[in-house]
Amino acid sequence: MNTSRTNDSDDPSGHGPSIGATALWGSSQGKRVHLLTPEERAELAVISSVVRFKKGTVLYREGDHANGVFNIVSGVVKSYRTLSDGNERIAAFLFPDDLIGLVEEGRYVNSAKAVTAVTGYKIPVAALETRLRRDPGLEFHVICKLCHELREAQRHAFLLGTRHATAKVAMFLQMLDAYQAARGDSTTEVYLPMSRSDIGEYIGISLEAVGRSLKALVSRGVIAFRNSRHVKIISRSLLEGMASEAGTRQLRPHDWGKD
Amino acid sequence: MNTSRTNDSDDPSGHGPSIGATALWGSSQGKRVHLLTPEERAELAVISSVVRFKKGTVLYREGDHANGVFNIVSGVVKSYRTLSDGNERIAAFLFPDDLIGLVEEGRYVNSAKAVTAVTGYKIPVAALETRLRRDPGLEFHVICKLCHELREAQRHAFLLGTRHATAKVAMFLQMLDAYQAARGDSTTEVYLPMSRSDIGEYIGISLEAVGRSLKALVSRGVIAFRNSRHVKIISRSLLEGMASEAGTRQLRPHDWGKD
DNA sequence: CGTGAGTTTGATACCCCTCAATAAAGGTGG
DNA sequence: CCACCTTTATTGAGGGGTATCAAACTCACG
Repeated sequence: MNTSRTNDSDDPSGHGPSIGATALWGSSQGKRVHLLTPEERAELAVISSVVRFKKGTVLYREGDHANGVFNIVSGVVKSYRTLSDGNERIAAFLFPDDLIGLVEEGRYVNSAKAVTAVTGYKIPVAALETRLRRDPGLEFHVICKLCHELREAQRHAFLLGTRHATAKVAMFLQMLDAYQAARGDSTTEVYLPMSRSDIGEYIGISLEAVGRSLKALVSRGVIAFRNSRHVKIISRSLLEGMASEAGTRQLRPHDWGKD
Repeated sequence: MNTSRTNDSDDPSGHGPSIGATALWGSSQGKRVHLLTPEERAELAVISSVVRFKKGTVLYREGDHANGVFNIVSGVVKSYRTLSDGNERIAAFLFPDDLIGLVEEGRYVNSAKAVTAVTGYKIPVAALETRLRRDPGLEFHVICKLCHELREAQRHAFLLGTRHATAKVAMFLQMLDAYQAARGDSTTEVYLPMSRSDIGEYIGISLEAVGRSLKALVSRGVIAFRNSRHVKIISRSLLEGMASEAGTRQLRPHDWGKD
């Protein structure tokens, strides 16, 4: 693991850890808000190390002794659990300004792997706890972030409860689209950093079903692919319709236009 | 809504709000720990009201202006969202020592309804926030609780990712069993406070499939019913096997014993 | 004893998983 | 830059599990 202390010199990757979330009590119009003040970021930078991971690297495994929480600066991480039969189930995709490293009784609850190349901060738990107990403002910001993660986990569960593959895929695209919009990214195209297999393991269907559902969305004119990882949403209202279970029933062959 | 201020007189329902969770960094051997000190409970009692709800009462609806967080003292609450087609999807069952009332931009994310008769505390958000910012210890305890809820939401998502109805039901029973054990309740029998329909909406299958799966577990000698809401787990290892997807494949008719 | 909600049981259609093979994309080294 | 290999994605056929619809049944409660 390639690490270096952040306080050694000027740090090219930013000015310390950064976390974002939609507002708790105020209104942020769906946008993400940067929770940490410059002072808090600097304070955390002192106790953190910068870390880099190549695509495919495991950050930690479920059950490992938890010695740190990670803050993602760039790249995508998946949090997952491995089943007895070797299959994986993905609990969450983590993006920049996210916190990762959920702990229970001193051990990581999930495993984590870099989906793309990743840079971030590793914050030691011991130092973090003392820092938290000393700074109620920082603590409150962490509470906001945890509420955000809880809402996302519930949204994920909501998605998984859907019974139709196409509706699941549509909701997944909506989530990525909303995430990119909340960050202020370009809204012309959705980027899929993860494989079909990852998507399937996240939304609870086989990777083949992911492909078929995407194809179904294409043939209905809801989306269009530039390549396998770049989708354009042609109609957000149509996508919304596909996501809401009702209009989900696959068209019977005779109902299709040509093709 | 039948409410009364807790500081009017001696309060029969307890000594103020109480929240519980499995330990974050220490070890609690799977048991739930009471997070709040007597002082913190007393402090919160001052700003809270005692509330009671009859079975079936709606505590709040998704999108409502959020004016308070609830702490359950007795009974069971379900947190759910209603779909456009009228169906419900349950995000969580909440039990005593739980916190409920997740907020986003000032509005409740889910609806909440009493599954049984419920008593609890209602804590106004404004007073709570000022209290939190003043008391780092209390804030830290809330962080522990939120981590607990996050883990539970992830467990729920994990359950929902399972493709076999019987495995889902087995996992659900394990969760209820583990919950009762973590509270120190009797471990001889699992009580199901919610309807088959509620279970189905929580684990993502139809209510008929819930019944059929339970029946399958009975016919395999994994569980036994005293009545429709009271189950005895005959073999926890068998139940574990059913929950882990592999041994989930339904027995073919000719494989069955008589019946 | 009647009523209604909750639960069980049954039959059928259909969506998705599984297995298998092909095709495309990405990466590496010559 | 192309050949080669590995990974990822697409496409196809078949069987199985669950949703759905419908009806009988149980139980709590008035």
